[in-house]
Parts: sequence; structure tokens; C-alpha cells
Amino acid sequence: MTGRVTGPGFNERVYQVVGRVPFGRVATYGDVAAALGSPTVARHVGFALAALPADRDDVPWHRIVNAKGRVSIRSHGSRSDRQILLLQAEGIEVDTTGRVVDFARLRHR
DNA sequence: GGTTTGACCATAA
DNA sequence: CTTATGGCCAAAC
Repeated sequence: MTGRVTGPGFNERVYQVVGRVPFGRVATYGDVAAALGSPTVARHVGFALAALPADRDDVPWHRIVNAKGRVSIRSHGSRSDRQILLLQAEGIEVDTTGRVVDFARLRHR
């Protein structure tokens, strides 16, 4: 993208919803978008999380995976490794392909 | 105010 | 399994 996402707005709403996901559970970008009232903004959930400042340790961004239960980070590859580590630290199993084990069961709605 | 860009999603081939 | 396509929409430029 041509610029970065900073400042309040849609992002803050995303962070609020993501913060609602309980420990040891996961949610999809689409779920978060739906919780925001617009199922069509799934892309912006990722967009907002990509812009998430490092200070936001209160936002469990690692609990957000794509609709297939996979870690989806396309750019910033090192971040995806960290997401898996964080998930495993919560007791969520992730296989070598980046798939969340028992994703359907752990999915938070 | 038009263009570009995405940590998406569903579907199709 | 991969690649392509269309749709969606906020934020940055």
C-alpha cells in the first residue's frame, strides 16, 4: 500500500473487538468484521492489525487467523512465526503448515 | 476526489 | 495443491 495506517478510527474498533477474544481461543478476520457490523470489511481487519503498533501488547492480534484456520500473514513474514509462537504459548496447537488444530472448536464467536 | 493497496473471502478452473 | 477473478471498503497519497 502507499501509506501506513495510523491514528484512531476503524482501527480502534478492530482492536476493541480483537481484545474481546478470550485467552486460548481464535477468531477469523471475517468474524471480527462481522462483529464490527460489516462482514465486508474483513480485509480491513488485517489492514488494521498490520498497522498495529508494537505498543499494543493489549491486543491479541495473534488470535486472528483466516477463514480456513490458517495463519495468513503474507508480508512481514517474520511476524507469522511470532504469531505461531504466541498461539502455542496459549495452548493452541499449530501445525507446520500454519494450520490451527481444532480451529472449528477454538473459534470464538 | 480519484487511485492504489491490502495479515480477506468465496468461487472457479 | 496453485492461480485467477471479482467483490468488499477504510486509509494514505
